[in-house]
Amino acid sequence: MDIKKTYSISELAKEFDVTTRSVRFYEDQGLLHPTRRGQTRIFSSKDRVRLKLILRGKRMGFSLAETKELFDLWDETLSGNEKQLLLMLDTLANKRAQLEQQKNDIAQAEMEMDTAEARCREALAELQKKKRQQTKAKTEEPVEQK
Amino acid sequence: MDIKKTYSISELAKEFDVTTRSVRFYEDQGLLHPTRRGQTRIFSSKDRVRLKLILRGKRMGFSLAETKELFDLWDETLSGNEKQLLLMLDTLANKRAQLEQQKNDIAQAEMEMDTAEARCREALAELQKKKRQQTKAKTEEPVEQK
DNA sequence: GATAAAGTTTACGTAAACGTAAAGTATTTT
DNA sequence: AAAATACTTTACGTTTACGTAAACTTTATC
Repeated sequence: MDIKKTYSISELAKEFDVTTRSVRFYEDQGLLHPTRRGQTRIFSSKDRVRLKLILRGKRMGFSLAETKELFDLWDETLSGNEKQLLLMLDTLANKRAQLEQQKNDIAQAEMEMDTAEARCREALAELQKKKRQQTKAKTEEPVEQK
Repeated sequence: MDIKKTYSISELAKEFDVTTRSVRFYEDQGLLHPTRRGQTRIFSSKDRVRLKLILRGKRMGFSLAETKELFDLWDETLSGNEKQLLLMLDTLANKRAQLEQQKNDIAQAEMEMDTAEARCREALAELQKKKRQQTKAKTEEPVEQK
């Protein structure tokens, strides 16, 4: 039960901060299926959800083709065909493995960023110490040049 | 202290399952810096580590340009310039935020895959039930046609 | 009724990340 | 020495995911 039932292309584009060009491209690639009033596209809340999924997929490094494959598989499971259901389960398992790999990668990266950050802070602390010593030297003997 | 000190292009390519073309491309883009013996590339273990980081970056959805930026920034921090150090810390903070977003995305995706999988299994269970009923009907009255 | 605003199609252009082929060099093996 | 193997450079081709411009229609506004 979404707030609204239909959306114009620019409404969607604005909401998700993409260009209308991108939205049309996603339709072209078979990821969105707006109806038409005349020649104008009318997007349903299902399309809106899918757009959200497309963009999240992109952030996770999924290609449009991969996302489309998931969409299509999911649609076909609704037909209740056993073979399709099994195929969907298999695909889901694969995606899960992929996400596991990504989680490992991220955890590794975070650890390395921790040590990198620590070294930066150490180096900065060193610089600060030197600065303080210089300042100290100046305030203790400010008359020397005179 | 890695096992070996230097690597040929095909050794690296084989180890990380990429083409030599890719490795050369990464050098071309300034991500790797092999030395030369004649005109042949000789990769150090530092290059090897970087190749590993490049590939992990790709799995996390990083572009080569992004990865290169991190490499370059890190190299410059070693010069101990304060401005560079602060810039590095800032960049690290941004990357962290990016990874947080990805973790959220992955968690969301996993939840949705859970419910998708559950629905598939339900649908399959339904199919199995129907099958069993058909089988039952046949075994109980196998003589009917006679 | 003119004009602006939002929509459309068509089509060429572009950046990223390689693939692929051609043609040559250097070394090693038979 | 001939052939196979591994490396090189040069350069054009390809896919993905759009950007950008041109030319046109429909709807809303002054």
